[in-house]
Amino acid sequence: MNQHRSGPVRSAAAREAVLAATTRLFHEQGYDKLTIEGIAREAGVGKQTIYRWWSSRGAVIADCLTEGRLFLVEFEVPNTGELLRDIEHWLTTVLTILEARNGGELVRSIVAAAAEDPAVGDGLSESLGVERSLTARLAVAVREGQLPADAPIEQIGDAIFGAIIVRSLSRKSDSGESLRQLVRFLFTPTGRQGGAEAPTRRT
Amino acid sequence: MNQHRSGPVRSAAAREAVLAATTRLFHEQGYDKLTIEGIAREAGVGKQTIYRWWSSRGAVIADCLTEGRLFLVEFEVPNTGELLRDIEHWLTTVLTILEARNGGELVRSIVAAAAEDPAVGDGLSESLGVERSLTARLAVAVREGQLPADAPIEQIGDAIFGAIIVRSLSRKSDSGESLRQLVRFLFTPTGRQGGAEAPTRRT
Amino acid sequence: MNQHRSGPVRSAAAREAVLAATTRLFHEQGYDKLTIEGIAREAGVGKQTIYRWWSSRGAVIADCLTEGRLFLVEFEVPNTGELLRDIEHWLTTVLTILEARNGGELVRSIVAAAAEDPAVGDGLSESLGVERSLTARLAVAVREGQLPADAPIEQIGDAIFGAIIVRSLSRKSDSGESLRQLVRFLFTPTGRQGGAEAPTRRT
Amino acid sequence: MNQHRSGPVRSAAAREAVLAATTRLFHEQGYDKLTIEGIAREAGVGKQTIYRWWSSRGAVIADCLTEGRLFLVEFEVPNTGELLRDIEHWLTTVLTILEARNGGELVRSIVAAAAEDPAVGDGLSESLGVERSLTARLAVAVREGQLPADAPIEQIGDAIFGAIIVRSLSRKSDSGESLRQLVRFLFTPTGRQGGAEAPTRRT
DNA sequence: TCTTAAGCGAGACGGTACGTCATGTCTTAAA
DNA sequence: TTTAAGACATGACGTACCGTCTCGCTTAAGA
Repeated sequence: MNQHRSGPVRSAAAREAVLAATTRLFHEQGYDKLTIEGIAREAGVGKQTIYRWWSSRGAVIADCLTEGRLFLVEFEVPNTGELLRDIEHWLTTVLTILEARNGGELVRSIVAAAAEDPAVGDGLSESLGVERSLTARLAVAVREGQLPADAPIEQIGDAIFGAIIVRSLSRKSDSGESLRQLVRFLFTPTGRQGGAEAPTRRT
Repeated sequence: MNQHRSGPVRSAAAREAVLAATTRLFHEQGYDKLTIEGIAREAGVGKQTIYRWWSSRGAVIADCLTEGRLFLVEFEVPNTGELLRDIEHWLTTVLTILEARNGGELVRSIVAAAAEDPAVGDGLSESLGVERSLTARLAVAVREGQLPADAPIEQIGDAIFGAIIVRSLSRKSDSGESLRQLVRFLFTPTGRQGGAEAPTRRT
Repeated sequence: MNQHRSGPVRSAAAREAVLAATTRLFHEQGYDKLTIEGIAREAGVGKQTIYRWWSSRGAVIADCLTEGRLFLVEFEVPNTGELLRDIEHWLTTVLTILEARNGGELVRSIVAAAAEDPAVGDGLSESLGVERSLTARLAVAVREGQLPADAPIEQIGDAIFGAIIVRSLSRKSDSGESLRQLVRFLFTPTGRQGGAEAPTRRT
Repeated sequence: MNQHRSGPVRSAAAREAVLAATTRLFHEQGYDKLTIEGIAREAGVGKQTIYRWWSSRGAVIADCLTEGRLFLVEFEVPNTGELLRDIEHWLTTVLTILEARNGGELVRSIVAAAAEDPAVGDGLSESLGVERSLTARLAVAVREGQLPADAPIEQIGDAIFGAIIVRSLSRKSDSGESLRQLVRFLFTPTGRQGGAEAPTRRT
């Protein structure tokens, strides 16, 4: 039924060595210094073995990404019942991790990889727990009435993630205060529609 | 007293040729295919002339960016008095231009450049008119009471721009409907907090 | 019918396939383009099967050589009783065959193989019929008094063969006239010792 | 009058380093172990510098050959007036040098190079002094009547050289006795046709 | 007006990495 | 147990760019 193929099978050891080496080099040197030859050298693997199984260095990174090798923590959004506080907590954690290196180099590297390779782009937002975790928390908020029923929660997640990226690309470093302002604006019940009448309603 | 210097001064023609060639190649092939040697060849210029005046290919791109060579239109946000409609109009225009090429290649190229080079990152959001134009429109909205006085308009701009980037990196193509949902959420007067009773419940 | 059992049954077929494929590729592409992998592919044989039986590509060629697969004709030297005419006839035949390809490529290929691999060198001169046939003819000449009894016939054979090789390596193409001059010098009864006294002795 | 060409000129140092390294490696390891990368490494030169000026490793060897770097001595044929003795002397010298290494490896290497590359073939026989020196000595012999006026001296030179090659390819090692037999046959005044009585017997 | 030093095009240089190919050893599944 | 198929580490191939460094010219300011 299935097409038969004889011969040796893919070496699990080689695959593991490549992904491990890639992760190591990616963290140490960033995406633009990452080379196929460097990975092969570090992994003790032939170049051809990499080319046999991955189409580009981006594809290798994408595999690392989807296996959770690049971000070693789960960016879980807590659920205390108070949306804004939960999101702010999550934001602080995320920023701490992402900027632990040298000023957001990690974000820029992953963005560069995503810009170059479709496969990386696919696993991008999900890998940060944005989709899996942040969106889930927002869904809860919708269910509990903290957000309107028609709130585009996925797009809101993208917007927050996008703001993090933009901030990182601009090399701003304000300890995340500006991002905190953003989420406060987004999730403060008084909403953003201020103006003349809003303040009165707000008091 | 003054440092003596004889000889010719920087050639305006060479500078123009380099920037023009860079713009051309950037649009034709994208950032990752862009090379110093390619620019020099295309511009009919010596490599050293480029290295004399720019520190990297990123710096050349940054110059193109700040001179408005990469995006040939001004992304002006109209002001009809109705904020949401204006933003949606601007969004449609921006997406039309950015995706005219092959599926957001243009955005990804500029993002890659920004991820690699600080100078590009600096001029990034501004170059798209996000800062100059979108933020200005939001400031007007604040003044006119369509947004609360403490709305972090710059961060909102970044969030929208960031959402565009994230969408582009993920290679989604839904004609911008998801982004339109986002701005509708952000700028609809009814706000996003779920219905009439939610605020009361909070107090 | 023979598909029935395991063991060395297939061996003979594999051996034949390898030698046939090698011969084909050698003639089509020359020695330097000849590869083990290419032979295996062409023969429909595993690489290991080749390595099991032969130590190198030179060894495969050597087998082809000793089995007469590389030169499909026998370079028989005729025996009409007239030595010079016989040799010249043989020479013409040999050159016709050897240069039929593209300007002596065949000779150069076999020489390259011989230079690289001892086994090929061993079978070299013999394979062209130099030893078996030319030397035999010279031996007859010695017996019949057309050559002196102590003529080093094997060395003479080597010299003629060597001259062919040198000519081929130098890429000269004079339709063999220069070689014909050589054999005329070697086998003309008047000998090569010209000068004043020799002709007189000759008359 | 002459076409002007700006820009830097070929580096004599790089050229020298390449040829010196090639000569060294050729003697140490033979032609088949000789690689462009090896030469570049040994010479402390970029690979591209080699490819810029030579079309193949054969071309580099050819340059070494024509500059007399591969054979460090001049194979001068003496002229004592006695042809055979002179040639035998030359032959002894040549064989001593050529087989000093490991059993004719040097000859086989140069032959392999010549078989692969036309340029090497061109400079081949000349480089050994066959053309320049041996042929010159034979020409003298013709003038002095030791050889007939119409003796094809160039072909005789090729034949001797070719016999050396064939001997080397066959890995024979008899201290050159067989070759000495050949030249004795060629240059002994009594000629090679079997004595005084043989012709008569033949008629 | 003449000197002179910088800018310019061109491109050679020592390097690094690319993606491909072949080597010789090894492992697997089928016959 | 041999075979074909082919994965593996190794290493050379020839190409493209990197950033630096001459070249020989053109050119403009200062003497």
